[in-house]
Amino acid sequence: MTSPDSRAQLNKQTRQRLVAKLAAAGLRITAPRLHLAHLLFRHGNRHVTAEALRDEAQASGLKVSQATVYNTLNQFQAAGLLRQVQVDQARSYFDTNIDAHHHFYVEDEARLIDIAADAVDVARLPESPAGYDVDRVEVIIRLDKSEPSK
Amino acid sequence: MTSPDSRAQLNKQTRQRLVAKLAAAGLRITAPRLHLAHLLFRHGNRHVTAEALRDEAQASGLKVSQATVYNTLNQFQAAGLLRQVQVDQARSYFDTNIDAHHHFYVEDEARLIDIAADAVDVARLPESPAGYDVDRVEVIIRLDKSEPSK
DNA sequence: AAATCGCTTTAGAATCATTCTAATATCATT
DNA sequence: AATGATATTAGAATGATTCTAAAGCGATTT
Repeated sequence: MTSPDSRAQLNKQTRQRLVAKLAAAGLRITAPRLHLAHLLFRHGNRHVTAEALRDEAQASGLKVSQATVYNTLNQFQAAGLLRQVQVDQARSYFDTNIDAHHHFYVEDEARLIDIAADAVDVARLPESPAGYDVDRVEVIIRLDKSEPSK
Repeated sequence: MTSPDSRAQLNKQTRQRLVAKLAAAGLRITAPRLHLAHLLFRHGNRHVTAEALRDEAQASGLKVSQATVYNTLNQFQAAGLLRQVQVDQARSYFDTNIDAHHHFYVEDEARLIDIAADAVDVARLPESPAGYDVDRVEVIIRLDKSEPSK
């Protein structure tokens, strides 16, 4: 038989990129992390829940426990590879876009849409209370389906 | 014995005000609702969690189940008397300030601070995706404790 | 390449906020 | 006071997330 490559669609080049990314973040290279990183980062920016990532991992042939999915998402976030977005008390979203930017949120569909940072001007921020610094400024625009008939 | 008034610190006047408020919102007048409304609305604007409100109710002598606290908060919110604020995936906050405004959030202390709507300019909002309308625009400024020594 | 040590992964249990259930109590109206 | 509709309740159920402690794997030293 040839090389046992069924477990991932990772060519050497993308694998190298991911290894570098994890290493730069100070994370050890493990098979689950590489695989999940590949799912997360292969195609542009995305918003993912732990459950969705788990399903995707299973579908792509990776046997990974839900605990590992949570651990990995939390570690990636702590390492700055992901950002957590809190728009719904029921579920956490992880955003692969770590640059400053904002969000539309469609509550009815539990769907997030990125807004480029420069598409919104937030001017004249109030001063922070004494003893506190601004960590970041989030703008969330909550959307409803339009009802033209009404 | 005199009137059994121990269950609430509600004089006739405040009671009348609350009855009117609930009636205007289309809610039936019940003892738990009046009592919880009194706790929520007696002193300016506040941010409260279901658990905190329950504790406060108990402390003030109201025997009320956690389910009723949740029901009441949800009904008050549906009726427009409260607004739910989602800044922390662990817990929901209910805000008695229902006017348009924004928030500081101190993650370390799980504490919300109001920002008046006119203290922030959000200009040049991007257009909503086709088929959707803006429900509301939230600005959340996440704060960290400053560390001047570092 | 084998031994070692520390970090990872795992299955399953535990936790915690919130919602549900269906039984009882209370409210407004007759 | 009787009725019917809505509220409240205790406790169970749910669902996301975290914890536990045992087994596995990765990097480093021999």
